[in-house]
Amino acid sequence: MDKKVKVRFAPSPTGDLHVGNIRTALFDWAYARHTGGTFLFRIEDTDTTRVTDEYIQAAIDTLKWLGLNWDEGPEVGGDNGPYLQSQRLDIYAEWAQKFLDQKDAYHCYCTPAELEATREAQRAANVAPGYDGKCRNLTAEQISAYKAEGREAVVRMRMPDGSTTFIDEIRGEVSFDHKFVPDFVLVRADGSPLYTLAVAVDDVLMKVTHVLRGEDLLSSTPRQIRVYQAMGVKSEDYPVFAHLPFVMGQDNAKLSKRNGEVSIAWYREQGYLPEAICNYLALLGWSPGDDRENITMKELCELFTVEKVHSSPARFDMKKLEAINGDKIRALTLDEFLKWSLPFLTKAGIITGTDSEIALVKAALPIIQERIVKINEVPQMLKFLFVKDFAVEADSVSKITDDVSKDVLKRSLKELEPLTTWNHDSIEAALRACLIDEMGLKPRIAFGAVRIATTGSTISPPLFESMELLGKEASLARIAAALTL
RNA sequence: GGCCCCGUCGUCUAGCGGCCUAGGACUCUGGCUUCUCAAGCCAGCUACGAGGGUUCGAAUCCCUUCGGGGCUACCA
Repeated sequence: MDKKVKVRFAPSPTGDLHVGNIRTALFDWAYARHTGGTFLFRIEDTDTTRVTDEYIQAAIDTLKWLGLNWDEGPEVGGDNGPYLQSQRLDIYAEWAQKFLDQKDAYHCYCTPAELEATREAQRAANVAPGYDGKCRNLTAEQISAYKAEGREAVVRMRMPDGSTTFIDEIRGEVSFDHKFVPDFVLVRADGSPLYTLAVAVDDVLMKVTHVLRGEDLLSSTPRQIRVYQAMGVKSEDYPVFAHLPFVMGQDNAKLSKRNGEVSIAWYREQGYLPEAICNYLALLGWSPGDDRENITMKELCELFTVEKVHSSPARFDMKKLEAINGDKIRALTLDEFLKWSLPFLTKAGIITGTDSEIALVKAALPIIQERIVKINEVPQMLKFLFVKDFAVEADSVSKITDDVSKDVLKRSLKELEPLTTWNHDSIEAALRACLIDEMGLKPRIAFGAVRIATTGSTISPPLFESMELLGKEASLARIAAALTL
């Protein structure tokens, strides 16, 4: 098979895209990039009761934010559009009519209530549930009788006897006996198409060569193949199927709001980097085969193959995502780190965005880069440099009101005041000389008091660097103020 | 219930008949380093679901069983 690979990601945006969807999108994208093929993005919005324009737009934005760029699809266009199924209704109607003409499909006049009743009976009788084929061979009289009753018909695909066998690239040969694949509906009574029709028609028309999707769709594959057959597609032209394992929640339940946040928008707000999310998600159900874990998007494209994809489901682990996010943050250049941090700082009201503020942020970023795991920790870390009405944290006040602390602060003030050069080296030299050498205090005791006085907290970035950034005037003022507590 | 998929440390995984007294990563625990917090380094804990085969030899192959999941819609 030497035709060019075309992979598609075709979500049905009935809500915000979640980590499971994104993992699928990531694998689709990585496979397309790995093979030098095309990545097609299609919106499956045939279920108009559940899909909204907002969710569609959110899906587009999420993919863009993650850097999963597509070659064909919404906004970028392509030769096989439109890429919203709601804009392709006439195409599906045409094919449905063709199937009807070919007798591959037929009108079914059964009402939902009747179908429900037969299902109930089947279940009670302990036989495989499914459409019983009642309307398969209706006579003209029966049809007009139903119509006279005012019944609306759906279009149902005729599933011939036999079985469907296909090779799943991840699971191997999979076979379904048609006894368990009942005739299925292609078109609703209102004339709108169903997934089973639209997905197959589009994959053929859009010349998709590889279908990498969630394993929940595994058992719908025989139906999809049935549509290919009715369309006259030769079996050698069927796309290759690969059903990806699920991404599960902390317990073994499916991912949901209940266990861990699932919406990508949430991760974005929390300060996770797209590259970290993709890196972590790539490790869920796939591995490069060696011990490498921290990989770039570029490396993922180079390394990704379907053969290395697992067949078993993976549990989502927030802790590991955080660890990877921390690694990615540490790997950021200063300018990148600044770019990611600024929005969080302004949103938190720490800075307004003036040049001098940004310059100070940029100077301070290096000392916190290895201390945070998520970008949303930046405001809290740098807050002490910008607050107008500085105050020591309530919990820490009592730690600097004892005699030893008072001495430390008094002495520090005295030693620091005459300093003409204000940088972390001069500050450290001065403080060490008086507090450690002369007073004989333990560094953690002595510097701890100064830390609380100047940064307001027992936890802060490195003390001397922090004081350098704070400036001499503010540092001394804070120490003096602490003495009055 | 039926059909289908899946089953290695707590979690993600390496492993594709001998290199496995099962390796790596995250988490956790202890230690080193240290101005706090981190980062870094070192050490430790913990796994082939169970039972049968096949084989000189099985985490790797086969069967059964148990467990988990998906589907069973005029959802996708």
